[in-house]
Amino acid sequence: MSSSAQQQPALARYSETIVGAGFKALNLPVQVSTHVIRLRRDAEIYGANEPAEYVYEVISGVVRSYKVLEGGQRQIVNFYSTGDIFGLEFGGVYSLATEAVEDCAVLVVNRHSLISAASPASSIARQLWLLTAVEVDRARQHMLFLIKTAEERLAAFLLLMAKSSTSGLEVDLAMSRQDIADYLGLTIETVSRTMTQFSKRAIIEMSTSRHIVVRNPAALKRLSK
Amino acid sequence: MSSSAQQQPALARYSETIVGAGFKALNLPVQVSTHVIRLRRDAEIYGANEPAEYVYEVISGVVRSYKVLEGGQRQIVNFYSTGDIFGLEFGGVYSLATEAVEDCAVLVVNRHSLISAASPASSIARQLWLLTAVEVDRARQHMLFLIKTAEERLAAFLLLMAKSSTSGLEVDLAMSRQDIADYLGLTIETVSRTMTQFSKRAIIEMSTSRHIVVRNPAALKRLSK
DNA sequence: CGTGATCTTGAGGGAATTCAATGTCGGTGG
DNA sequence: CCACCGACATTGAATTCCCTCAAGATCACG
Repeated sequence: MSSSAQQQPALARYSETIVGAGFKALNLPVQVSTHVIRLRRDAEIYGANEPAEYVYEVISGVVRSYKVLEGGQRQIVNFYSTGDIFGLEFGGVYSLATEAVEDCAVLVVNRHSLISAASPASSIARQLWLLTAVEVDRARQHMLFLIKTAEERLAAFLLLMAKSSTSGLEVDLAMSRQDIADYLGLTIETVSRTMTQFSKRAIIEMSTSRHIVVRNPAALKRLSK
Repeated sequence: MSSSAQQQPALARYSETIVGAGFKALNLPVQVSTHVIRLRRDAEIYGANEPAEYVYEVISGVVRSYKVLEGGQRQIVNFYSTGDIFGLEFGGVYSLATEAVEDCAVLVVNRHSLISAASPASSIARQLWLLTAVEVDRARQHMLFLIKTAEERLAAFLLLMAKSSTSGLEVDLAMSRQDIADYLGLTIETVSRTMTQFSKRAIIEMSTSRHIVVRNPAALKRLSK
């Protein structure tokens, strides 16, 4: 895996403006209505195939988007955290379902008024395009995860989590082992075993199953390839 | 695998206008310069990290986009065939390399002039967004491939090929076993074995390794889940 | 017809899954 | 307060699936 850790090529430079900065960077005109909602853990934000009326930004907490396959298997497509925008659909329908991984606050933006605001000389059209381009990047990144071994996937995942955490090498996982398994395309047992492995090899430290300190980031990086 | 075969939700409806119809549907203004080039099998169209000067449309033949991972492993991200547009980058740099799978003709469109033409009330901005949204769809579809068993991946792949073939159930694979393996995240041996399996079970018929007739599409569909 | 590239087939081994049991944590009620 | 319960996580053993390594077979082309 080239993996999330080192390469975020082309796009990264361009996406700073809005990704992470959220909708603020867009300087939305006043006619675009927004409001904030609060969600409890596991609350559904929208279901797959529902009409896509809104676009969202995570204010606090973590959100997961996923797809349920025939056979009931759940594939988590993305975790979104503070500053991430999700639910932007080109077509009028959400292609994935989303839920709160933990208690969340999200900013809700009316999709229609957002798109309307995009028509004139504003840079909004370009930003809508950018947001979708970011999703392509994420999806391709994720794709590369899935052709790796369990160890490599976990290592890359932990680095990803560590990177987006404020405290560098200390990570509080918002998601359960099952969530991680469904994101990485593994079973919960394999995730657990591999975490234990990392711990035994002193690559990470787990005070609780959700609280991880990365002790040897270099080793993680090596393993993530 | 839910797979490419049955679900192409939201987007499909909206994308008819341009996807498959190619750039014609865009009614490009005259200042957008285009020309056609011909490529031999395995010829490079552009490399990863090169400046993205052009956007392309497949006129005839099949093109592959791919990424080479550390360790030399090649992951094919997409196969593009007639009518498909590829190489549209939001940032100024190609994130993937592309090559001709077989002899090809491709339409070359200047990216800069295309984007310039997108500014006014034209629908081009929207179309650029759409094209990127289509890539998201493809990437997510592909992602779902990769969490499946070898048999499921192959079945889904063959259905995908059959769908885009003119003659319904008769497929002439443009790509080698190695290409298929690199697309599906399998080894060439596993691809070969699984194809032989399908053949022995009378699900497909192989007169040559590249020419496949789907004898039992229902079985393929069942296996692809 | 020979040569290299592509594809197929086989045997063995390794990695992840499945099935099953045990362990841990947080909360709730006695 | 602590005993119990359910959700979540870990561990173990057996099995399955795919990969690796190796050898043939087939095809395309000079």
